[in-house]
Amino acid sequence: MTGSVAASAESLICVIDDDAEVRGSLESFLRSCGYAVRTFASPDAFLTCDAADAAACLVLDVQLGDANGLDFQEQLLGSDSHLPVILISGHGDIPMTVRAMKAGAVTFLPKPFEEDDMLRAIAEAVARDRERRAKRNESALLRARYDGLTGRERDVMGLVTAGLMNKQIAGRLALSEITVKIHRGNLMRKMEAESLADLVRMAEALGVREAVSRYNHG
Amino acid sequence: MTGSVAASAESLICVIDDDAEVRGSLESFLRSCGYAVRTFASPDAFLTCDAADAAACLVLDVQLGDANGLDFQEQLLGSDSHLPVILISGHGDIPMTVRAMKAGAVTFLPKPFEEDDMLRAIAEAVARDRERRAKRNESALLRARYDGLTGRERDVMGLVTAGLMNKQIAGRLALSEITVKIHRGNLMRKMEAESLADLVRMAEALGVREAVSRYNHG
DNA sequence: AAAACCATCATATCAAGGTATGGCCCGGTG
DNA sequence: CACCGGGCCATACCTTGATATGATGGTTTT
Repeated sequence: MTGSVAASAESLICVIDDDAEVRGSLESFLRSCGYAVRTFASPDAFLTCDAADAAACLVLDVQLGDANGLDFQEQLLGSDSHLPVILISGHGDIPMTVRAMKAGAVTFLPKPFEEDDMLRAIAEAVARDRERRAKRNESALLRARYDGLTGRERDVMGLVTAGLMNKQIAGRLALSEITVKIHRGNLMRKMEAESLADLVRMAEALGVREAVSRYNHG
Repeated sequence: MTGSVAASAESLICVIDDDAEVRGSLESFLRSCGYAVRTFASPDAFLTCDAADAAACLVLDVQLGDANGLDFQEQLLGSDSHLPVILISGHGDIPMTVRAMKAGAVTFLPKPFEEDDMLRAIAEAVARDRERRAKRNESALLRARYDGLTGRERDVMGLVTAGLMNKQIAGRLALSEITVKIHRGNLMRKMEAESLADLVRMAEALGVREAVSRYNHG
């Protein structure tokens, strides 16, 4: 497990701003509110360090000298992470705001911002982060179990969760019914599914349901 | 069925703006682009008329004299509809944009806007509308079937999709197993589920799974 | 009052699923 | 080489589920 850093007591807020003064004041303010804070002058500095995994949210300036905060936000979106992002800008405008929000930003704050506004935004971002981590943990567990299946077991799982009977699965895979039953039993055990309903929900979450045409169920 | 108006060839764009000139120019422009258009001077006029159901998207001004476009947008969100909304404003700012986007707006365009920008926004809104209608139809079908179930059938469905065996369900509901089987058969037929996997997915979509503690499966 | 519907249960039969035991073939690894 | 694990199959036994037929009692609607 890589990202099992405790987000327990203090949430880690990461700040990227090229203005040292902004970094300093944000850092002291957020610390005084009980958050853990790390600041960076550039996206690269943030990515290089190991904080990205532990971060609960990212406060990101748009104008970063050579880099662009909006581009970086979209880049983050492109990777899996979905780290909650709060954008701040001294020269923001409406199209910029639209773009940021479409990319999933928590909010967009013009500089200078009210401390209360920032605090509210942080609170929402931290809440989103909790959601995100819960989802990720659950799905990582499932994925780990699924990866532990053999190829045949995956085949059978796809068809079982599509609603086919063992007999039909056997036909599809050119197997005997008893073999299907064995694979089925094994995959239920490996996936830790207590019932078929469980397994269907797991398959749904994993996106591994087989598309089954209505014309060859038999 | 109420909302089975064909959104086939021409998508209906509704415009709410208190400025008659804006209404006129938007209407002629959008018509020239092949859209059906209806314009309104106030939210009330829009709601009163029957167009709300047929509309593919709504172009909504923020400053409406006595009314507020953002409030109205949130009011729409509060009702079920989720009609895609494009906000336009002559005096927009960043917090307003954030609020609109958080409420699910397709975009926020400052007035005056480029025709191309509006066209892109409309295209996205129409695409969202298609999604929305598809989802709604599907879920309305499901809901209609579910509403056709008797109380007992709903009970059984909740427990079946939670993964309990007929025997356990019988215990829970203080029934004989054979009665459970009858309800089960009836509900499978009424829900038009071809397999248990089907039914589980339907229950998932309907949000009717019973929460089953691990300590009383038997 | 009759009809329609819901809910309940029984008996009986058949199909499907679950599990155990045992065996065979193959490919990769210590 | 011997061993292990994946994949395959069989027989056997038991449980679970599906369905039909038949029956009783209640409520609501016509």
